[in-house]
Amino acid sequence: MLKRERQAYILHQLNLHNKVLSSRLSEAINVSEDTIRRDLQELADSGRAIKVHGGALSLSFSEFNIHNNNVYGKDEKQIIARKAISLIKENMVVLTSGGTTINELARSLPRELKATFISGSIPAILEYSNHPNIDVIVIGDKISKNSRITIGADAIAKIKSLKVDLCILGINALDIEHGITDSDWDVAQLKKVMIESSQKVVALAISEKIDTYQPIHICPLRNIDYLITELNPDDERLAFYKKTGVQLI
Amino acid sequence: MLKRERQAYILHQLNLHNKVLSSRLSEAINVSEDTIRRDLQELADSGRAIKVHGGALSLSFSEFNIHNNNVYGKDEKQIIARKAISLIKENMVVLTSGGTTINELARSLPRELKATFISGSIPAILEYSNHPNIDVIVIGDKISKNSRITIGADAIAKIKSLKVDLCILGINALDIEHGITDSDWDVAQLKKVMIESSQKVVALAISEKIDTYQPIHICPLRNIDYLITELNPDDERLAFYKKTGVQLI
DNA sequence: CATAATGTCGCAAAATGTTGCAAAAAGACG
DNA sequence: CGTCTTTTTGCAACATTTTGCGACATTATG
Repeated sequence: MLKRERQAYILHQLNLHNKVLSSRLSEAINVSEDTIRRDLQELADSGRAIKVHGGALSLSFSEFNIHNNNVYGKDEKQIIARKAISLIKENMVVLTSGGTTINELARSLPRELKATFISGSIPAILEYSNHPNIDVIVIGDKISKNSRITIGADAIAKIKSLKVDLCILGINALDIEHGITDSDWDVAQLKKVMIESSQKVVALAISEKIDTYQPIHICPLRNIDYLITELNPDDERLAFYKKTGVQLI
Repeated sequence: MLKRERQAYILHQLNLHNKVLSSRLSEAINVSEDTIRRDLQELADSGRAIKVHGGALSLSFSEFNIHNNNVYGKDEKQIIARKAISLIKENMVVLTSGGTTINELARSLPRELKATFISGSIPAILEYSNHPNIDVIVIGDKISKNSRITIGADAIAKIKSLKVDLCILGINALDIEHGITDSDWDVAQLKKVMIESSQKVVALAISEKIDTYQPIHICPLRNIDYLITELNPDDERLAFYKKTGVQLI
């Protein structure tokens, strides 16, 4: 990878995540951390990034604009996104729901990954379609203003006609008794059919959603193949879920 | 391989991959790296590539280009967008194509306007869905990376099933003899059915697209109800079009 | 304050660039 | 056709840039 190209990549990552870690960049681009540091130094010198111990921050951090467009719990969601990405193999067809965790996943997809992503989430589609090697298929229908995903009979019918390799759901609530639940009826309907249309189902949830529930039922825990949180799979808060046979990551 | 031929090949590779390595090119074309370097130097001097240590990058890497998100001919497009908006009445159902002119339109929609917009253009959908009073319906299908709109049989079938009040098309080329034409086959198919599915058709074009044509035929001028350019409707460059019965705005 | 993670510095190896030059190729012209 | 000029190309010597490594300093964190 050329130096200029690398720096452009770093800037791109900075725009997406507002922060980069030297360690992770060095892994991703496959150069030594020294090189990354020198790049960050140059970017900092030319005023395009703010260098800090361990990596760099986007310029938006320098300003006192704490009007943060930061998604709540962003770090946790990045951890979850990385774990989820490890399940996606070359040339898979992946169906994804909406939500900020999914957006984080979309932003974090490695450049080299070749796959097909199907979604009705506008922000996710945007990220997918910026990716050089990913084919994107859009589920059409009316956009729900709250969730910024397409909902309705057409969307449901379309999803029903699919049978994809992997379904990745950002979920709102789960507990042992009720399984996976949600607060939005339309979204719940969609998630139900998404689960039916997939070989394997991955549920993404930050730990604070564990042991909570919402009024609308989506599915029991046994319909989920993988549960991903930011916690270590051996964490005691997940002990009950381990017994249900869901694979924790 | 001749010099000219070689440079054309290099540019082609640049467009394809956004980067070239001197080493690879020298292998591929079977000339010394010196020669490649001289070629890259010339391409850089004439502003067709960005030379960096180890090879060259496509112009899209240039900071300048990225920094100003200036769309080409932005001012003209804003004028066109304003004129087009004047045709949209309360509670209309509007079908729009893709393209930068349409994006400008989407950005410029007045806050109070209540209407339903149907589109397969990702950037346009994004703008529409930010709007407080607009219902958005997404045409689903596979995303074409070039044009960032959904294309394919599903999209066409969906559009065929509609009958909307207004269709607003950003167009690539029009002249008296060929009518409206385009360079992308898939996009042209979509535009054809969009025209059929609408009561009234509006064509948007900056003046430099007037009296030009592209290989793929979309429709004759008589299928268009309104033609909007940044020019005054009485401008002499539009005189011929006036006679065809198209309403100029 | 101890420990691990990160950063800095100088250095050397490898890759890439530059320059001047001469041979080959192509073109110009009587 | 032969001679001259110009352009193009590759080579060799030398300069520069880039990169990773190791020794040592600094910072973060519990």
